[in-house]
Amino acid sequence: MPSPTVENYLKQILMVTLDENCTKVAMGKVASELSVTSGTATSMVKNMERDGWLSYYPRQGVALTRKGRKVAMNMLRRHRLLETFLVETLGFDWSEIHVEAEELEHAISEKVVEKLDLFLGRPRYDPHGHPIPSKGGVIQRPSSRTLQSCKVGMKLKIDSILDQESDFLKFARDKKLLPGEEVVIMSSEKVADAITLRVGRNPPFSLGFRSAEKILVLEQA
Amino acid sequence: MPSPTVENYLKQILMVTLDENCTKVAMGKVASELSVTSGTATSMVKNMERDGWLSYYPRQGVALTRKGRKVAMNMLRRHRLLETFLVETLGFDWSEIHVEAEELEHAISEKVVEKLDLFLGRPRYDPHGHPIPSKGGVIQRPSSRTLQSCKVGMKLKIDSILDQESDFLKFARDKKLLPGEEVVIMSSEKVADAITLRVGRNPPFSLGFRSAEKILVLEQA
DNA sequence: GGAATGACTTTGACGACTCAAAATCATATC
DNA sequence: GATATGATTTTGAGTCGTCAAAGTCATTCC
Repeated sequence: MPSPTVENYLKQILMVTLDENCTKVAMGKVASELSVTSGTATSMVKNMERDGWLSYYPRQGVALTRKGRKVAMNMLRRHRLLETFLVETLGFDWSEIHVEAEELEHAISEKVVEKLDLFLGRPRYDPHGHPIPSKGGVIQRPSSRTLQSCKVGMKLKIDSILDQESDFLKFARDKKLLPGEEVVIMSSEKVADAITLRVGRNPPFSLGFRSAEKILVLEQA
Repeated sequence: MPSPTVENYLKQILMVTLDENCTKVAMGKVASELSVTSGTATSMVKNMERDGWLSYYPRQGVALTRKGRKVAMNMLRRHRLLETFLVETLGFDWSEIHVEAEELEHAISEKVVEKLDLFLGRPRYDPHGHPIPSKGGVIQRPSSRTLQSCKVGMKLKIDSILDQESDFLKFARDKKLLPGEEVVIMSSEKVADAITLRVGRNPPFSLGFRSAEKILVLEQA
């Protein structure tokens, strides 16, 4: 029933709530995430409330209803399955797949999603390291923390990359900053606003705090 | 640049010209092919002429421009590559793929089309037996004729099935009426409006003239 | 407490695509 | 040639998603 546009709004809102671990999303955020003016976001969101996708609290924000969350989860599932397909099967570089998947996720039918899932061997994670929601809409929240929050000397394993931007992903790939890789923090300078780290046996390099926040890691036992 | 809707109009118009081996397509045909009212078709077609996709001859019909034909060919290519993918890779039944491909063909980027073509081994024909246009927009017109036009006793090989309807395709599959199969015409009754034929070594069965027109065959040397 | 600031909402408008129904045209028929 | 028929075009209206700009509200700051 939802139009592609509604699907996009739902998915984007879900991603913010997942990201910030909250339920209500401010209208400004909605507008910027979807690259529309705030007026557009307001009117769109009102229609979506009318149709039962979410609750709208004027001047506060929106929260997905159960119905909305279900659809949003499904979109996330599609998106991540498609990204996996593009990388695993068609051989795309992980830095170029986001936009592609963004289009395809609205065109693909439920039947195709299922066949694709099967064909890919029911993967649990996409190429960025993000968990793929199950058919029922369950997503596992890995007990991960941002790289920026870690201390010198800690042994870590990269969990996932939060940024979707092509340039950043290219950089990450060049530095071998990929899900599953082991990382050690060499130094962390509050003053200089940067940390230096080493991936595996590769030469160390530095990352600003801003960027380090985009890297989720797991502590190694 | 063309919108998905324009892409659909272009593809459908191309398919009719290919099918009927003519250049101009009547407005009524356009409307019915796209399942819109004739008024809608007229106004749409006017905009498409404004944008250079086709020439519109009032009360006569439309003919694709070079620019329009190029896009239309590309859509056909996408459609048939996707159908091939759905059957070959994901294991769909050939009777259910048409609608799926119809959606996906607008969402898939040129890059993905190329990767897909490569992944599938640059196929020349789709699962229905239709030729897949090349990247440059060239399509080979097989020297085939309709089953209905053949005489008793002729040895034939099935080239392709013109119908896209699920029910007919299911029937065809059950009867082994598939591209590549060998067929012999046992009898052809003008009065009864039916022909009886035999596929390979399977039991013979009958087909109305209407249906026989949907089967393209090649004469066997 | 009043003013400035920034987030949010309202308003009016537009483009793309669609329909229903009325108007028009071309042709075949008598 | 007048007319009936069927295809085509016009007209008026509606939906969806969008923007720009004007208006409103809550908060912060002096």
